[in-house]
Amino acid sequence: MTDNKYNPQSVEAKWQSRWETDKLYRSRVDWSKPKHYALTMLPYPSGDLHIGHWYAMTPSDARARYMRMRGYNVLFPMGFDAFGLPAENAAIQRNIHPMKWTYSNIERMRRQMRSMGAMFDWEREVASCDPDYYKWTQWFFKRFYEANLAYRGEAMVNWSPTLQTVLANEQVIDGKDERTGQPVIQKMMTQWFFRYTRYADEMLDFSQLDWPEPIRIMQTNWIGKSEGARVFFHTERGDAIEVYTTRPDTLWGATFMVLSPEHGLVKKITTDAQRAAVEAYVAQAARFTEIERTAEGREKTGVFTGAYAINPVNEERIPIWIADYVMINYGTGAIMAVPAHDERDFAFARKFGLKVRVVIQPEGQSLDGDTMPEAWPHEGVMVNSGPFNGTPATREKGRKNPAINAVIDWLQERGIGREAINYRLRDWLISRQRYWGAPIPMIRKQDGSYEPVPESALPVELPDDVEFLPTGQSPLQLHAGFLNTTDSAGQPATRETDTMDTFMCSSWYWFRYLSPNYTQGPFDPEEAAYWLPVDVYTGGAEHATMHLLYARWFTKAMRDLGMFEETMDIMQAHGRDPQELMLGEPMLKLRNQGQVLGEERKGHLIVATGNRWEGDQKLFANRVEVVEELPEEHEGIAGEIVKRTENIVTVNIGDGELRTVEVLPDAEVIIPGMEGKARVDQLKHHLDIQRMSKSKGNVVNPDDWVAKYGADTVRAYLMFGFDWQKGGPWDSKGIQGVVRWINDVWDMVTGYVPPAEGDAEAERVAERRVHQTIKKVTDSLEQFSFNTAVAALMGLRNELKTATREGRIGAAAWRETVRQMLLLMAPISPHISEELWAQQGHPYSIHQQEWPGYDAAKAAEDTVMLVVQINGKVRDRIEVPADIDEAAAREATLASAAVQKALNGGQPKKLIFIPARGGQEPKMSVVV
RNA sequence: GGGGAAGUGGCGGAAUUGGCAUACGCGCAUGACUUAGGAUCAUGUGGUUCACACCUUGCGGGUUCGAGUCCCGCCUUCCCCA
Repeated sequence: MTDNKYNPQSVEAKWQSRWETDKLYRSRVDWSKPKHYALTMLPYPSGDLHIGHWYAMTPSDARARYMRMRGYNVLFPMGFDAFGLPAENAAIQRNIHPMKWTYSNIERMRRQMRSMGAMFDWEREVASCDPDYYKWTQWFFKRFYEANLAYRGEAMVNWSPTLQTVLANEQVIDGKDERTGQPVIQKMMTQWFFRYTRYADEMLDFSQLDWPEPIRIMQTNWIGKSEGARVFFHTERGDAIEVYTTRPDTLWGATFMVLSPEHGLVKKITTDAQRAAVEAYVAQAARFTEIERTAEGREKTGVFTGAYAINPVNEERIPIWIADYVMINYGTGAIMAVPAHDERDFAFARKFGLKVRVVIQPEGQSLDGDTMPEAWPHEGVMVNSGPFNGTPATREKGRKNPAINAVIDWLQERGIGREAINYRLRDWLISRQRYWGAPIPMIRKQDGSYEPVPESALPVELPDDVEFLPTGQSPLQLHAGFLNTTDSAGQPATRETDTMDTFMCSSWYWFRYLSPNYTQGPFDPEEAAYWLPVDVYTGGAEHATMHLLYARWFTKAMRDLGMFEETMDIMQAHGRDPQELMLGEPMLKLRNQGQVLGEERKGHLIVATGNRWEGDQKLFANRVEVVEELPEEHEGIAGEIVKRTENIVTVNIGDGELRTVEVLPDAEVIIPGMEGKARVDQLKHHLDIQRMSKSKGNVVNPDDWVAKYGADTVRAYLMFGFDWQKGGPWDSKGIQGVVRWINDVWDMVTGYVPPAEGDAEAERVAERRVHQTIKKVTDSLEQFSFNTAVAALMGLRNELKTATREGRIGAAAWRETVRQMLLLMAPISPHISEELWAQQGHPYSIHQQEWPGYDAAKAAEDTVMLVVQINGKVRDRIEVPADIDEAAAREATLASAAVQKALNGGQPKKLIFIPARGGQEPKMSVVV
């Protein structure tokens, strides 16, 4: 046995290379088999694969492998979402071209990914920064532009006046550029948009999707559909101001109006007397981000414009203010303020002493606008509302509310307003003032109008010879060769220098996997007809609203532009219903995994001594000793290290009380087990369970663990140690259980010599256990419960280990038992399963075998324990035949001594029989 | 403030439709083998108790023969939105 010890490194290397040579995971269209398109989110090539990638990908791989063994022809591709800011930052900071940086990272990550032993079909790999890829990203843009789904519009951007560049939201922290600390202002700029709201309604329909409920709720909230009315107000001088309101029933309570500081009318209507104040306020508002401006509970600010509007329902003259809590890009950028029935308007009115008029009187209360302490945004009866006095207003929204319903009709009859639906969702701003993205394929003509680059000229390639400025400004704006071109009429023109949002690249990548080298279009309809749509998509829940909504929008737009026509024809020619494609949904089933967090680690316990103190809080130590246990008496400071920065150590001396120790340069540092004098930086501090990050020093490097235990063990541990959908802290000790399991399997299969003839009863027990395991593993993998799948296999191991000790299973039965066990393990730990499969003399490859069939008869127990409950408490267990019927169970129950004792000679009030089902044992509930 | 998810041993976590709570694993304890053990093997391990027995799924109620699971009210944590 010593000459056949489990050596994961050699086993894994051997099979990975064999699989690659044999193209075992090459997936090809085969209409004779059912297809399964399993997709897992593609990574950003940041440089190193981390444990989170393993956590996301290897369980998904296990399930893809399982589906393959179930007889599906499985497509499980991988690629790289390769455009984006980090590459550009690397270029600026370290003077490496983004392309070089990105491709070397991809190279490295691809190599690391191969060590997972996943069934990725690498011949389908895509990288979104490849011109062969972004040619089609640009092609999509062009098609959307031509279909009027792309347009130029105004948007508020984070503008750095010092850098003269636009920043992404995540680059702005506290109103400053997170990299340079320079101030950032809000500014309107003309940008490219997609008509995202076009599909808002359709994207609210999840009826055909198997997606997690929380994701559906988040998307619904994100889209934020509201019903109400648009109402037309006018200034005294006749300028129209349109407002959107969800509460037209409160129109009579509109005692002032508020415009967003960016509203187009502000300049025009402001009176001379107010001009200075208004201009100052507009400038001030630009300094806050939208999130800050709309934060609830924030002190309201605003300025009167000096102008008045006429409320169209009652001809009342009301003042027009500007305030930053009104956003230009929501609704119309102007609101009618109804302070009595809206909290923000109320806070504003009270602050500036504006009139508050109650128009919805709640039942049993008598609100007074002058004295009410807070707004009443709920139901009641309409008052002070002209013809509508007495109309009940409910809590219902839109037309379902009788008050809103009646007012909308009335407004429409009079031409003052009309019913309207509004979405919180804004159109999708895709312009980025960046180099490392797909250039927007548009040409700006001399007259300022735009035309698309002709299809034959795609892709518009990024020039290589660019210089990256420390300002972060896009080098495309300064690159004459890129910039200057001619339009379709041969006139000099300039190129658009904005590139596309990287979400655009990741909104269609699963189509490119179908045929990464196809040149006639983004995807080959022959491939698409077979593989589409994606059957299972796995990835992090952090993409709930952005990526997944973009992906849905994109697919719907593609459908409506006829991009699936040919694909559907081919589907039909093969007798497949194209209905799934007509849905315009990219992924039918979605599952999210959680996140692996850093491991909790105790800090070193130390006793620090020294002569010099600063107060009694801080010690300058000339001796620090790490101890097993804190001594009861000591000089100096003793406790657990919670933090260390250079030579300053923070120590928890108990109950969270902290002391500081400054370790002097020549101090003696003693760490047991370490030869001689240790260094200060070898002292370990306490680590909480938290997200992994380099700065916290709690990053788990999968390569290290693979080197130590092998990929199969790391895969199995990631599946076993967590609730996959939830995630949790890494546990470097917990992996031991998986190490033992894998080793046990190896030793059992390679080392156990069964007798030629076995004992029929023992063999029956093993067979039963195998079939019970088949059921558990199958069900678990179906439901993405990877932890219970591994647990079931460990349970089988326990049973078989006992059996090998007893030596009662014969050679033939043992071989069959092992065969089935290896098949069940194959998706989870593909290498060791393949190796042992080969050692057992079975034909290559285990991954092309059929999944073991579950036989309920073989899994069934002969006898079971009848659980007897008396008044709900378990009081007895009686061994009975597994197929016991109710009458027999009653008889057995009544014969039980425990029941007899409880009955004390009397009769039970009630006997409730719960038959055995789903692996559970039968129960009898006795009510005394 | 609104929405969502979750709270089960020392720890990670199991538990179809309400039906033996704590599967599987870590850790721990005892023993065996060993020059040694951070290897391996065996046994045990929710709590209180000598035991019988009782208690136990964040807290408090309720429905039910029976509640981790359903209902009502709280508390705590995390995530998203504002």
